[in-house]
Amino acid sequence: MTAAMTGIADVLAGLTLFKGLDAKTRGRLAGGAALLTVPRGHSVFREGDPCAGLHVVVSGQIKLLLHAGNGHEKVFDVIGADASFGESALFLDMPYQVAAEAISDSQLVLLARTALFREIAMNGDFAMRVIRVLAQRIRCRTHDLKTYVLFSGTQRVISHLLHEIPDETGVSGEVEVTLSTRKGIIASRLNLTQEHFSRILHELTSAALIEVDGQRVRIPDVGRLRSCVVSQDLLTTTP
Amino acid sequence: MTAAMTGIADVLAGLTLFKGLDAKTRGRLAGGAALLTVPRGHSVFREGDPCAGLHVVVSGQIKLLLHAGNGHEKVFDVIGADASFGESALFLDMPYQVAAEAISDSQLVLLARTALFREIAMNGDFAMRVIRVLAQRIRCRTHDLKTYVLFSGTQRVISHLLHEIPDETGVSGEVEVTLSTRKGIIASRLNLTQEHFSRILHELTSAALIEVDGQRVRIPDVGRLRSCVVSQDLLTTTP
DNA sequence: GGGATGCCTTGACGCAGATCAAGGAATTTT
DNA sequence: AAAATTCCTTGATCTGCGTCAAGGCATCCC
Repeated sequence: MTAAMTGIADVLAGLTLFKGLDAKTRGRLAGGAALLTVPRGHSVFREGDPCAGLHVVVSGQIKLLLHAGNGHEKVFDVIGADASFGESALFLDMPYQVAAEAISDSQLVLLARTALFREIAMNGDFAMRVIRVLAQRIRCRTHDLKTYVLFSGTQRVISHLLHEIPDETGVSGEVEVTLSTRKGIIASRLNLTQEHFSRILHELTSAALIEVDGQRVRIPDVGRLRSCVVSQDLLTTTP
Repeated sequence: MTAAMTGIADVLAGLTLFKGLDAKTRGRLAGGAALLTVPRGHSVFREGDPCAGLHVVVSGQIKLLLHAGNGHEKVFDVIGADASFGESALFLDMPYQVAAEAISDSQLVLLARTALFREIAMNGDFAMRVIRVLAQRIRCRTHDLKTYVLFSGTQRVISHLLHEIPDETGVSGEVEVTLSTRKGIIASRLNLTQEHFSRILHELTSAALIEVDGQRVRIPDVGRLRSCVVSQDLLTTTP
């Protein structure tokens, strides 16, 4: 085992997908794995590229994006530290469906397909971990789809703000969240134009549901905001 | 092994997910599995229900749906024979995100969670099959999301018509497809109202791109239709 | 400091697609 | 075969959101 590989094995130990596996297993996975440094704005892969292996984010942020007809891009998902992306291409051995690009300077691990497949076949516990990651991804996509189909722009923004609250469940009263990335990117993720997103924040501010200061958003009453996701009429119907 | 279980094991042998597994493995999975008969219009489970196991469609059609605020419903996906649904709830042990209801009289197998988990842990080959099913599901959801975000209603309809062609790739010239289900359901799946869907079919007919007769749609020139997905202006720009 | 560049806001306007309403066609039920 | 549903179509109207255009504020770089 080389020094570089030991380094990678250590990095793996810090990622949820590999945490708690025994060192030997991690060593096997580290074989053929590479540590990538991707500067802000650089591409990781493009739509249609063949799949090289499994990318896992160690630090930084990666956006998955689609190219719209007009040359614009639509942000599809933002992947933060400890999460992986490109799984479906990997396991089906098909080209990537989306492109990936670093939003901020990022470090990634790229795990070789063969090492992963071998481990899954040999190690039932690891296979279950992978299955759970995939199931989680399906949940997210389904949730997004739900959100696009059932919610208005305003509802999507509120829903997103609530998701930005760390440990959202059970929180109520006053909270301040910091938007995880630039507003333009969030807008695109929510399938809104930057302009419309801006207007919605303005509208929520007028309704005294939030206060915006750059990246910081104060929510004076989480409960009240939450109730607006269900029936957004609360905005206008002010008795 | 009881007679009923033998019956189920035989049914499993006909499903892609289990085909080619040895009989002993199928016997193990059949233990604790049940064969369900669900008449048209009846519910399989509702959003928020706890997950009972893995549902696989043997025959018939199941729609996954969401309830919109106004009491209407949005069809999220239509599951045909040989496909499974509700995997993410199963593997994450969380409540269902969507409801499931039979569009036509259907037969399902419900596989017990424990038997499945045991098999995955013991059997690397089977684990990989499950992983591929999940990866496939991610692909579909991603594709739908792409379609909603990047395509206009007309493009979504065309794209759907092309997908209805059996063995689509490489086909060109004249084809006739039969819509897989009622138009209202297809409309909803494409995130369109029935009215708008109807108008789009009319518009495509006017452009001589298709001919509609009830559930049958004739496509005189698949290539021409396909080129409209990319730039739908071909509809109006008739020189 | 002063341009240049990237990001966000605000305003005016237009359009794709929803909604409401009413009628026709096809199935199922009796 | 008539009645009742369910499903589909067509028309008129409304609206959420996108597009285009012009500025405001930062931050970066010479």
